[in-house]
Amino acid sequence: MFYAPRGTQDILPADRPYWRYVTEQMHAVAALFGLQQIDTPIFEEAALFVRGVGEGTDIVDKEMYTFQDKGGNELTLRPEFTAGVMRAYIEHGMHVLPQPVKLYSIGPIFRYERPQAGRYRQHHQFNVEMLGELDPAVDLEVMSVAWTLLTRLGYRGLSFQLNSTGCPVCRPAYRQALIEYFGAYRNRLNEVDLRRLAINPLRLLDSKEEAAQALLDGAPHSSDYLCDECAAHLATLRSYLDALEMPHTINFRLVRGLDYYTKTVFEVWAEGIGAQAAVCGGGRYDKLIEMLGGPPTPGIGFGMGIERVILSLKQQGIQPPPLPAPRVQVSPLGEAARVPALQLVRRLRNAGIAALLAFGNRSLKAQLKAADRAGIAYTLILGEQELAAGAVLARDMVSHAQEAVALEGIVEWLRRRLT
RNA sequence: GUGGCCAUAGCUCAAUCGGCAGAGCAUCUGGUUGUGGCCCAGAAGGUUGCGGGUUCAAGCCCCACUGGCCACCCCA
Repeated sequence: MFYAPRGTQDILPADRPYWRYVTEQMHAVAALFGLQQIDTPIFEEAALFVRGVGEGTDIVDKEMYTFQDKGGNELTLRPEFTAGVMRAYIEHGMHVLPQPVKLYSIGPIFRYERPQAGRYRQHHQFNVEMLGELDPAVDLEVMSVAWTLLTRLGYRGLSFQLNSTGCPVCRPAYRQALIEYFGAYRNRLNEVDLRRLAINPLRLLDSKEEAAQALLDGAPHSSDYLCDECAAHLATLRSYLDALEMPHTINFRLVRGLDYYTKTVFEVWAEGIGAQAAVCGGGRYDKLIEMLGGPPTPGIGFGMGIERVILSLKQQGIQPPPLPAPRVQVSPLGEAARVPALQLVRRLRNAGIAALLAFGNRSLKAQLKAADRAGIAYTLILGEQELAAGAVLARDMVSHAQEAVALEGIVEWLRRRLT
């Protein structure tokens, strides 16, 4: 026996209505905002992610699927979308396009992590990026994409977690303040948190360790250390969110695991899907394109986990519309009817009517039973009598009414009834 | 990477003290000529996750592995 690799899953036909529903809404909402679709490769040079996401982050240090191809190139299955999209922006000179460049992608993401509810080694994201504009209204637009999408999918009571991580001007001071604050309680922190303190003190804000939790209430707030520009940016964004009645909570503990964020960071949490509740997360990254060798270009974006969205839709009892299925079945009786039946289904399909063919030399009883289970509306029975008369016996599976219909008129007959 | 719980038919689950591996659902067939859903009958479906060990005897006890769920970590 072979099994799907750990942390991966098959998306079976039974789950497809959810996927179709969710991804169709993603394309539709993207269109409402003037986002254009971009698809970048599933693997990139490993160095792109190391530079982009940042050394010292968990994603780069522990979670990347990196391999060497036959040409000796170090490649990595993408652990996130942004770095690849930035690479494409630079490579194709998109800075000469009208700014901001507004892009979205849908596709798989790979991270080597321990699987858990809502966490997989291969998962799918809806990713949005707006590049080349510093206006806080762009932050609002990006958040509005997530807001509009989740609302259309049926979410109620949505709220953003919002924070500002500052910029290269003001972050060092905040970082220093955290080091001083937590440094004073060094003896109360455990090994994990002490390491955080040394490497990336901002991560302490996200700590679940009991001792650190107890200290968090008194910890300095990033909002007190923002430079004028960052503070104004956050204040303006908040005023826009208020004006549009998009609830948000300032969460000064919200820090994100990717190093490239500046200023705005945000998440949306869903209830009832376990500890991995962030259904959407993103933020601004005004230095990233420069870091990757492009012209200085601000940007902001988010990723939304499709599996988690579907998980929470199910948890909320939101049903996707059913997928369309054929409503006509052709049931030949006996060998003589076989070829005419093959010809008939082809005619129906050529006319745009989805139709199933009953296989095998099954009894009519078995064929009707199969039609019933497939949700067929009309079964076209083709037996000796019908062949002789140049007709089919059209059976309405709901009313049980049957009618002999001339073969040449069957397409029109069905069209009138199938709406 | 760490910890807890778990693994029996396609699915959901039984199996007494360690003593012949079962049910429901689903699938297929039949209930007399070419008519479905309900009902009835039958069939098929298992190396009890994999590999060892203990025992006269292991689904059950022990060890290791793999995988799943949940939590940590981290994130979508």
